Amino acid sequence: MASGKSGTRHRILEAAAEIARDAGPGNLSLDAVAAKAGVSKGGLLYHFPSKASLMEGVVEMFVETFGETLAERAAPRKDEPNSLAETYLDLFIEDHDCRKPPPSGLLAALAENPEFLKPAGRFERDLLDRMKLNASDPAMALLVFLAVQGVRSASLLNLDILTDEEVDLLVAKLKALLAGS
Amino acid sequence: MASGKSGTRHRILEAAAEIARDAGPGNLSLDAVAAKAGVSKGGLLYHFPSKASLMEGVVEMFVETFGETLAERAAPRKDEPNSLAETYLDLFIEDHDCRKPPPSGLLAALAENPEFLKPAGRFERDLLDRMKLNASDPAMALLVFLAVQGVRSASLLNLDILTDEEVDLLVAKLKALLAGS
DNA sequence: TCTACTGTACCGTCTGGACGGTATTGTCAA
DNA sequence: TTGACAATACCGTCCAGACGGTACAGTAGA
Repeated sequence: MASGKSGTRHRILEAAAEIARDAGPGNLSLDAVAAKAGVSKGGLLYHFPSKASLMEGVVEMFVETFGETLAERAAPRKDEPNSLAETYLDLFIEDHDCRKPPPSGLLAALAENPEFLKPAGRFERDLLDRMKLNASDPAMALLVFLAVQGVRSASLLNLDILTDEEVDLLVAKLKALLAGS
Repeated sequence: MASGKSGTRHRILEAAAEIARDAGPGNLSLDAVAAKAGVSKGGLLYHFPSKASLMEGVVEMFVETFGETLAERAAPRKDEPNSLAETYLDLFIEDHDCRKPPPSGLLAALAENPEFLKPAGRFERDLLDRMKLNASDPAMALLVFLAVQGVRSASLLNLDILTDEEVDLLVAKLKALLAGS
């Protein structure tokens, strides 16, 4: 229950994401994850007693890390209108700029069983609700949320459709629209 | 049964998409597809000599059907500014309204091997280029493209995040912005 | 001594795919 | 008109191998 990170646990999760990205989310096997993480299979099963619990861990990691950084960043301006949408945009640009790998583990979880993604879905839904409440125009919050979702889905699916210039253009346009709403 | 040449083939592709949606893209097996399509495994392998070729077929179907309908619809207004983006939006609403199932087969292809999605990526990239050229404001074309992508990714991932009202709100906002650009 | 592993051996299930067989229809020279 | 052959569209079976998971004995460090 305690989310005390044991180092190895985190390495296993990262390895799972990496394999999902390179070999396809359907080819994620316990053996491969253990090898990539530099852990024996027994060791892997010590931390995650089943493949299902590995997938739960993957989704949990995504929700926690993203949720926490966003909450931290948004806190100081939380009463200012549109601040959540703007922070969301900022965080998105940063992740994009430092070429953070997409959370491919989510796809692996989906590949295993669509149900595993539900906590992530609840998290996103909750985030969208808060963005709408904080926005001067709820439609703009929707737009920001979905446009970012669009870019992220493309990179999640390994379709590098957009150039860096296009991402910059998109963000500039969204910020201008937010400011003018 | 003297079925047309493409009848069985098409049924197999649909069955594959359905299984990918219900059981998860990683659990798509030839046996399951054959059973769902009402075809023996040997029969399946007659049409698609390997699992890889099944996945190619799935991606091909997506690109062709979507590309063709969009081209047909957009043709009559092709010199009018923003017509492509607007047609794209219209097509999106229609698909959404009649609850067309998402192209889950794409995820199955991705689960098998990330390379399989590349043709789809090229198609989307090409579409985006044409939308930008046809738009009075390229940034708006980007926005429309990505917002729609965002909604579709959510339904693709089986996260039914958005309500119908939100989708309507989004489309209305995008149309208003397009008209005013 | 407990925690956090490693390493090896093993089991039942499922999977892709190869293969051989079958029924129907089409083609075409004799 | 017929008989020979070929192509199409499947069916049913079989198998090597990969997979998730179990079991358990061992070990280095705190």
